[in-house]
Amino acid sequence: MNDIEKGLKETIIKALLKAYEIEISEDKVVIEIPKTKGQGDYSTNVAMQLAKVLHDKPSNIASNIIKEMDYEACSLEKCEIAGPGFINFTIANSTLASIIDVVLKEDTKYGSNTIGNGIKINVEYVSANPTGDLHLGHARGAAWGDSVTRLLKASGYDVCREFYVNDAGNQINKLAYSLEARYANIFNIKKELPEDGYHGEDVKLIAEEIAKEYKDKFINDDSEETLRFFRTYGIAKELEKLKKDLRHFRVDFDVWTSEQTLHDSGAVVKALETLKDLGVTYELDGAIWFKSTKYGDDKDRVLKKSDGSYTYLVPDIAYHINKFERGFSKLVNFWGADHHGYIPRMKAALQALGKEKDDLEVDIIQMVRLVDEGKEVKMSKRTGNAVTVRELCDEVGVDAARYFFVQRAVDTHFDFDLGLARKQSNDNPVYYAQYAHARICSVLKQTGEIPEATSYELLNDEKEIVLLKYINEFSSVVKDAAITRAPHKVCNYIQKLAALFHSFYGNCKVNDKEHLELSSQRIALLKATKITLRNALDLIGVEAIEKM
RNA sequence: GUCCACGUAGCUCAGCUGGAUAGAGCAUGCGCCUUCUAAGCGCACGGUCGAGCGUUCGAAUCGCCCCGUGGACACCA
Repeated sequence: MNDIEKGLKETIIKALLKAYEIEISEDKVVIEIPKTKGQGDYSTNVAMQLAKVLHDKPSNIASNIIKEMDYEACSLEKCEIAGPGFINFTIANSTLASIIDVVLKEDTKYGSNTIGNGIKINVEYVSANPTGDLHLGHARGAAWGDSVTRLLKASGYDVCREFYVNDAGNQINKLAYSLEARYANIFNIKKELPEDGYHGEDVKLIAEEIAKEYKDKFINDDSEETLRFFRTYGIAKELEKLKKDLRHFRVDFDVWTSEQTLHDSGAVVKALETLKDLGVTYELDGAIWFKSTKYGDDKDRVLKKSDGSYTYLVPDIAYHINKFERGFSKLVNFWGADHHGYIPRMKAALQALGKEKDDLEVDIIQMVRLVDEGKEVKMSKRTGNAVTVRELCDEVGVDAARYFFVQRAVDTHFDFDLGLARKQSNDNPVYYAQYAHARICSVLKQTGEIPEATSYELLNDEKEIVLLKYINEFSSVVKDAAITRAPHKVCNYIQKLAALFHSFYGNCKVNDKEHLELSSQRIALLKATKITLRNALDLIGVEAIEKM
């Protein structure tokens, strides 16, 4: 919420107090920008909302509010009742324009807010197994998760970006056996990959590295020690690759937590003991079960199998306990759609441990289909395997890839249109936004002798007012997008801001030596637009290009 | 079969804590570069918001019930 909306809210609340002697909270008063022209700059539906409580007609309430409104306090120019009981407010243009100075002063900070209040929040995303390349589902999660953390930071949260490394489960043994087989193949020794092993090109490459470095040292050596070597080496290499690809995708993490360390430190054993002590487990058929149904899960879950090994759930619980022990008061996870069934049991475990249901929130990242020329692309042409993040970036660039993934709400299936992302034309929303930024930069380079603006009273053109109003909206958008963890709202904002600028540009000449005063004011407006656009793009990790 | 998500213009999607005449891009058609970047702007065309019922002064938005699509339903991770 910006200062104008805040002022309006406060004034409305005061007016209601005077007229009806009731006190209502700020969040009950909704201020919005009307879609249609001629309905003022801002409007509220508060008169209709209160009709029941006040036992009065909306139109009466509205006119009573208007009567008591302090025009001066919120720079109000005009107030009128419209439709079924809306109150439309018209604000002085000079007040709208005062945002320019705010933006110029706050610069890179413009749009940020403090609702997070320094709360320690942990956001875990991607967490891909270190057993192969990142595919498109991971890319969506990476772009989305990273953008969410940027939004949370901009909203005053103390954010920890976390990647959970599954380096202990069965899949790692599979990786080791796969490596061992590929390694043996290099020395012309026949060895089949395990049935559900990893067939990827990356495993071959790692095997080649081992062969190069250690020659035939591990040939015909099935010892436990050798297997451990393949495990450790494989994980290290795969992880190195993941980190490199993610960094290239502009996705960084503060903490990489290894599952193995949770086993080594005894945290996993302890997690099970804790649940046992709480009396939320029982034994059946030689296995230990967790009474997750007690906390809303649809069936109970096995913790320790009858063969004595743990299910994945135990280390996962240990991991989440570990997160809370590190002092976070809120955990957010982004999981792939195929994991959505695990949410109830994870939440159940945390509730058993005394946490609130919403201390952990899990958002689901829906599937991605790659589409080109209207046809689904299932495999990479180069490798024959699933298309990787690296390949996608090579094909369309990091900016387009990130923008496309963040553009759509994550809870819907998404078709990534390769042809469109590749296009360097106006069909492509990324270029549309970047072009706006570059265009502004170009105009600002040519300002010459035009002096700095001292006021903004000449900014009265329709296009200028709409642009000013929308710049005013930015911090509300950031706040809303952060709270709802919905960076696609930032994309919507970017598209509209870019459109308003382009439209302004088509109508208003900025550098005009015949009208120096107006030019200087328009230059200030452009500077503010540029900052807002750049900050918005930064929130989704897309570069604001100076020239194109 | 049970559970979850989704269904909005020819296509891809916004809008969903209920609000005014449901929005954008693409596609289609027509205009605009001797003027700061035409990767742009303007105009037009395009809708039973999957169907029905309900709650409400008011429903794309909330509830119920169908239909359709996708996903999840392991002593795998």
